[in-house]
Amino acid sequence: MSDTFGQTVFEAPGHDHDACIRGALARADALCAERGLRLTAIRRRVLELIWDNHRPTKAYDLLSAISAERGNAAPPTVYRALDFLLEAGLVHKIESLNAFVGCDAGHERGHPKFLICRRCEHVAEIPGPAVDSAIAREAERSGFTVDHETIEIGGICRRCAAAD
Amino acid sequence: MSDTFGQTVFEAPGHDHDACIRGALARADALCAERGLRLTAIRRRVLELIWDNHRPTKAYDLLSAISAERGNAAPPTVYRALDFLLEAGLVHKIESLNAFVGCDAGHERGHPKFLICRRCEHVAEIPGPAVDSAIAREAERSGFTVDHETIEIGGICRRCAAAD
DNA sequence: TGTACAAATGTTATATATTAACGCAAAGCA
DNA sequence: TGCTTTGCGTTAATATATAACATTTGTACA
Repeated sequence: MSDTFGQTVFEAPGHDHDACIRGALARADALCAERGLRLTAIRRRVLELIWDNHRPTKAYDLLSAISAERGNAAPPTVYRALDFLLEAGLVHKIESLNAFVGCDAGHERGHPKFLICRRCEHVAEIPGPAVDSAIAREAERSGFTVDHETIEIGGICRRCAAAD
Repeated sequence: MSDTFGQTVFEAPGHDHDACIRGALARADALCAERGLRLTAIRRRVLELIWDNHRPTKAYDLLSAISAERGNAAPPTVYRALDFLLEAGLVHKIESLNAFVGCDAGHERGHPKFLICRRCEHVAEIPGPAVDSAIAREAERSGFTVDHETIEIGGICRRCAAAD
């Protein structure tokens, strides 16, 4: 039970979420500039809405928000923005929830892997290559070539467990 | 590259699929008898349709089939059967495909983990506890208590790779 | 600077996936 | 037999996602 356990995989209790959002948008701006991608107003706003909190965001909630702001907006408006953001690696889809979270790059060059608290609904990415390695070994045993991983672990985060 | 690699995680090339289906249904009958669950005609037929091949089956494809056979059948008919089968552990849902596969019990008492070939679309379960262990270790590092895992690995199976 | 092409967005419609609610019928049990 | 639970039929609604085509915006280049 040492205190060195429990890194900031989930965000720290009093973390500055405004800074968190600003950072994510700044990273998105930089990445798009670097790759010649166009982070248009809609795309940027969708990304910002997704980063509004650390819970997965539903496409139709994005649609409501965008629609309220602009007067118009139909499903394709949102889904196209999401396609772009997914393609650019700026957001991830949580398949088991049909919802989207901002990419915090915790996975670095591996496949994203999520811890999802069913109490507070916050999502965190599992960093490091350990899980990927285990999967790669198992896949190799049956001659399977991995090119995509959907890894979504549900449970209870430390904070929610402590709150009991 | 030894020949001892490559167990029958994916079904063998010439496997007797009729026997495969019969086995799955027999296991389902036994399990339901043992637990006092009622494998009704609809439920059994849905299970049989899912086992028709090793590809994930969509709910509406089941609906079409059932509907053609019985004349009637609405979405709840199929979804209720699926709920029962999922609950009983006889089938799994592939979240990334919104589709269902028969449980081959390859995971034994762990969480199911899938290899999904994007060429032939066959699905196999990864047996053994190695991946679960790696996940458990990573989760523990952040004080996360795991109670559910969605693990769906996409790629190319040995047979499809060999067919190039 | 204008034009031409590509990319992005608007718009309408539809496809696909899932659940809610209610009533009837059959199965299991006292 | 009557009661209760479970399963099923049916209608409707909600949730998620894409197709197809029109219009606009951005960008490059003559």
